[in-house]
Amino acid sequence: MIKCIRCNHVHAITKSGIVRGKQRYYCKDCNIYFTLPDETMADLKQHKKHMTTIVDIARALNISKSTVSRALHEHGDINPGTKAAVLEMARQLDYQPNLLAKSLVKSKSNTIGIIVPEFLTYFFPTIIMGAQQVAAEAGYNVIICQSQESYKTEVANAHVLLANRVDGVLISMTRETKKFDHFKAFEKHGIPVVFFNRVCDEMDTSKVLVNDYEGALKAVEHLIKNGYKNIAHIGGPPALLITHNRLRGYKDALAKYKLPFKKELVVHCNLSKKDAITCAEQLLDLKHPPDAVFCVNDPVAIQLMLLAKKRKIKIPSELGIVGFSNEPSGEVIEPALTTVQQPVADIGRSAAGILLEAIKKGDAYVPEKKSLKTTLIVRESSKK
Amino acid sequence: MIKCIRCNHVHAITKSGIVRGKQRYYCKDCNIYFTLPDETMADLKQHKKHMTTIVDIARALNISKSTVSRALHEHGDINPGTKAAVLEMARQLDYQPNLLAKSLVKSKSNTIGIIVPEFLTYFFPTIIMGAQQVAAEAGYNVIICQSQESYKTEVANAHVLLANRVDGVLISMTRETKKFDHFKAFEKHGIPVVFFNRVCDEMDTSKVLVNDYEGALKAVEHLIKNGYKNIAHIGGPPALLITHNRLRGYKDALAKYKLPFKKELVVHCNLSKKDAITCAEQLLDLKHPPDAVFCVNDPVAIQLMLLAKKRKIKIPSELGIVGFSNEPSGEVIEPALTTVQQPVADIGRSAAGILLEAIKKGDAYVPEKKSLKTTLIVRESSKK
DNA sequence: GAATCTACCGCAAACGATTCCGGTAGGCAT
DNA sequence: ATGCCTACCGGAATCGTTTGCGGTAGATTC
Repeated sequence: MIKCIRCNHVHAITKSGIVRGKQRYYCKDCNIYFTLPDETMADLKQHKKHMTTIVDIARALNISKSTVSRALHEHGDINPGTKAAVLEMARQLDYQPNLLAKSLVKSKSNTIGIIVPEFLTYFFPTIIMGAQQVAAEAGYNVIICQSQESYKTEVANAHVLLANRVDGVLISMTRETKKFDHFKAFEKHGIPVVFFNRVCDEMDTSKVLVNDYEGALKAVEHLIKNGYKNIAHIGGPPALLITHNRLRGYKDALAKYKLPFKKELVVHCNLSKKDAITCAEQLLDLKHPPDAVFCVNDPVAIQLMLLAKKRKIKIPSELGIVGFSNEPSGEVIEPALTTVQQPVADIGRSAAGILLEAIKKGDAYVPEKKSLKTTLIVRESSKK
Repeated sequence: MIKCIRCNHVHAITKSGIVRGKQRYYCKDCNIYFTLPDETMADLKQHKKHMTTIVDIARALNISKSTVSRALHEHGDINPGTKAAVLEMARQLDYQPNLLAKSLVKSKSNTIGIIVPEFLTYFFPTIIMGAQQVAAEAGYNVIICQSQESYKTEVANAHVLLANRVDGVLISMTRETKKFDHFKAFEKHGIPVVFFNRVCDEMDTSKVLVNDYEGALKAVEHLIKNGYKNIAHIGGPPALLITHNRLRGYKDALAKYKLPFKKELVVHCNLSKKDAITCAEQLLDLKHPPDAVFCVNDPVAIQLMLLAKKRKIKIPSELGIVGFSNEPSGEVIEPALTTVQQPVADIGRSAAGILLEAIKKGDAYVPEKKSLKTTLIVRESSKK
């Protein structure tokens, strides 16, 4: 028989529907509704792997949790004795603070987010690892997001980071990003943003990039000084800023030495291996083929080199080649590839450093633009 | 004059010390202590960049936050009308759920941790990126830790992950890890662990590794079949499992074809560039130098190749070379390097997949050992 | 000896969710 | 008209912290 949970009587009980699969009862005397508690989960509790909290410590020492909290931090209002006791008990109980709870009350997650377009090349992973190192040293975690060069995913990524309440964000945009509301949302909530590599001109935030222009200028200048006269350029996709900057460096170097700029000597490559070969063929098939090529990056330069070798074109005597990015392959190919080295991991480190600074300074922070220097690494592929 | 905050009288007030920099008062009539609230922070509140919460939505619609929560999820007890209204208001107010709060109450952070020894080579970053992709697809974030090949940092890493209440962990141990309490702590709290690459035999958890033995066997067998008879091996540091497995493959291949195992033909390299050169010299300086070398990885193979070329030793006719890991450089060096390809990103993907499965299954999960296959990529460096 | 001060400590309110439990209005059957 | 049922909603506890504020015992001062 069902007894009322309040008056313990039986006579006034009627059924009153089923709620969430459980029979509910009604006691007319007490005018209350109730369901019977099920006992089946008592043993579940036993099995639960409990992590010790400050309450556990407090109970063990018979003090309040506030005191425990104070003992665990730098706080004046604490007796050295109790502090020691708490610390010892924390050690004994193997206490690990719940950073989630801490983040919640402090409104600070000690986490930064990173949005990058892809992981295909070694480029972005290297940047991320650089950023991660700096972040870790400062006690920050990192959440990584890939936009896959898609605007929609990028917006979704931004939401994820917002939902995780990151303290700051590092961004390298997709090629197709033209609207920036999802980035501005960060600013609106006072979350600092640092762009790197693929920066957003429309936003007044910190930016880190390598001096592509200067690197390209140095590269082409080097070719010119080595006696090459008909210098071509395999550029990147037009949508990218690096493409423009490196192209500009190429043009300015020609102009500086009064060499003519010939439109047919510039081709654009989408950076895929296949397209790189196509571009290389296009240049070598010209009626007046170039005697040197400055390539937007090393993989493209290497494809060009392989093609030239296949066609028995002598490098560097008949064709000088300079790449960009200093990938390991360039070092072992023959002849070794002259290239422009960009400090990839430094991009990540710098960006993370600036971001952490911004987080620390809060509203007082003033955006900063950093341009990292490139170095020309001269090897055999460009010595006529 | 100071008025009591309760009785508003002035006569019974006396000073009573200074607490946290503020003057405290005592009212004899009411027998209470009090400090004066400072007004200076009223404007601070205005400036705060508030993110909308379910309470904001509830207030806007004049309903309770329970209802909002129900509307935002799959829950039966909700009127379709109110649900729509909540969803619309959430959109208008640009609501982003606070995952920290959610994690706290659900005791589930939707985050997995990864501990790796280093980021120096492309190896671990690639694995991490593979794992990250799988995790992201399942809505999980990833916290990355570097142990820097140090046991102490590894222990610290484990604490960080524990403190962040990760739902699972991916681990590749340091060379010097001999005690495993910091790993067992995860198990104790029911947090699943998957080892990869550098696994811990002492723990009964899932493990993912590549079949180094089989890869090495195939590589050396290939050399033998190509007519090489005096095959050497540059191995890795003795502390690593891969070193043993690859060495074992080397030995077994020799045995299989009844070739003698010569002790002087095996040298161990710590994998640094410098030591690789030393090892290469050691082999080439032998009275009876080998006619082929199976190297523990590609970078070592390449150093050997460069040295051989410097000494005018013809590859592959006088010296056959096989590497391990298929790095990009091997493809462009001349002659192109024969190598054993290991599915690096797959290690990360597999490990993450298994881990997510373990998280989902909870206690019902049974540890699983996965051995990923290698592929021999035959290029010119081994064709006698 | 009374007033005041100092050094600690505890209470309780946040933080932003989820979720159990009970309450209530209106519909339907008796 | 009475009772029961369903559909829906609100209250309140909970997760593990931090922290402002008030309280108290003992020391110090006048």
